[in-house]
Amino acid sequence: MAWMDALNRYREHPERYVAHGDGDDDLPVLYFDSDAVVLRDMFPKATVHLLVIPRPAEITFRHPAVALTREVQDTIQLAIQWAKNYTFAQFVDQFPESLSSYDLQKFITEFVLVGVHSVPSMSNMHVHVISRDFHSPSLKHKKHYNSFNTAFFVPWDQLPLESPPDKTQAELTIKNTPLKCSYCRRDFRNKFKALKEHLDEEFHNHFNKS
Amino acid sequence: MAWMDALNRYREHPERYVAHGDGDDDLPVLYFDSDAVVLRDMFPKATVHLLVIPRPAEITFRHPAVALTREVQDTIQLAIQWAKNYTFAQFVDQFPESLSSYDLQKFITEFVLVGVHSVPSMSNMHVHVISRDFHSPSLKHKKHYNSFNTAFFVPWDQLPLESPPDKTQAELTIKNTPLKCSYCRRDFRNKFKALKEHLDEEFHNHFNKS
DNA sequence: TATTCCGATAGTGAC
DNA sequence: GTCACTATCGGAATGAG
Ligand SMILES: Nc1ncnc2c1ncn2[C@@H]1O[C@H](COP(=O)(O)O)[C@@H](O)[C@H]1O
Ligand SMILES: Nc1ncnc2c1ncn2[C@@H]1O[C@H](COP(=O)(O)O)[C@@H](O)[C@H]1O
Ligand SMILES: [Zn+2]
Ligand SMILES: [Zn+2]
Repeated sequence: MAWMDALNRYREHPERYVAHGDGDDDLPVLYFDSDAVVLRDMFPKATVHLLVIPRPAEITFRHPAVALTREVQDTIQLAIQWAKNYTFAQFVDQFPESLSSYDLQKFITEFVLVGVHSVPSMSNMHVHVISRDFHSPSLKHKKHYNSFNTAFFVPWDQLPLESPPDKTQAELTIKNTPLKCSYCRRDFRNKFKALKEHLDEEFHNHFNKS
Repeated sequence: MAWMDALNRYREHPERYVAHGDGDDDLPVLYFDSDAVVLRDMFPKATVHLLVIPRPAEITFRHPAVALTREVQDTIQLAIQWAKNYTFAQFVDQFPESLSSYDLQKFITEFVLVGVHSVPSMSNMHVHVISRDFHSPSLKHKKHYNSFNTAFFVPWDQLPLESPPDKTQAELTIKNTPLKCSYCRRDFRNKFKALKEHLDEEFHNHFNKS
């Protein structure tokens, strides 16, 4: 199933996919070293949504929730930090006025999520680094949103888990947890459209270019 | 709720709504006497779909499954028979070649359903007389189809029942019974669109104007 | 808990 | 199980000398 393996090319040959930085290319790789690759998620679920892919073939197909031991985490820590800094830089660039009240640490702590999905779909191990606005046209349904806003999302600091999460239980968590605004926790039950409109309001209240 | 009472005008004043028979009027009443009115269903679920409405005010709001006693049935029997004959005549008129293998009795027995819904929505008591092709643009979802093709439909010959059917049970029957072709019993599970396409094929295999 | 397309299911409003 | 509109939920395909 080829779509599952779409991330592998970036792991094996990141140098072939390096973004030019001229703004109108669609090459995704932003950073790489011998241990990890940082790239733009092709279907970003927020204003900034990056993937950090560990490169070693021996671990790429293991479950991230158990394979991301402290030792493995250490090997990609530089890439993770690069991604977090990049996220902040993107917001500073796009919304300089709104970001004046944040410093790097405060912004990252309060507004950047780092972690993995309980049940990934893509075969190659990857870590999500994503801004918590969830303001994006690619965020299209409840599963997208709840995969980052429920226990389905396993934060970096809680890794590794002792055993891989149960798939059925994880599915129920996604399906049955009511949608809650990531800013104010307001409960939208299963009203995804209403949540989207509210997230749009929240975003424009928090960030603007003027 | 006015929509529930839409049939009442035909019960009270059938003479105001008599079809001209010139083909391009939308007046629905085809026959009436002092006991009953026969009219075209406004949203026909098959090629011919008629309603027979008993006229007495004393029984019009009672549940048809229990109020259509043998005595009441007798009073509208003429109208019922008129509707069955009309259904046959319509098919003979539209598909003379295809109908040559049928006589009136065979056609009515095999291809005309007469009965009531376990849980009617329209307030005024009415009996459905409908051809079993279910080939109509107004047949738009599973509920429409299963309301004539499951135990939700109570045939004329089984009336009256001892007590009104349980609403919840009737709803489950509609929802959970798989869709089966009324001609060949083929099972379409919950695939309504596929059933529609198959019914279209069946119809054109059984009936054509050439 | 990949995307996309399509269709089935469900809630609402109707004066 | 009135209709018509919207939105949510759900399965299937996704490849291709
Ligand atoms: N071809 C692709 N290139 C880059 N990212 C992708 C591609 N296909 C899917 N994705 C993203 O990969 C992520 C996989 O998430 P998951 O497997 O659930 O942890 C999702 O956020 C997708 O948007
Ligand atoms: N205004 C109307 N005039 C004639 N028939 C109608 C009207 N509104 C609904 N119907 C039909 O009345 C029938 C009522 O079905 P039921 O109450 O389920 O037995 C349905 O077949 C509708 O298509
Ligand atoms: Zn909010
Ligand atoms: Zn069939």
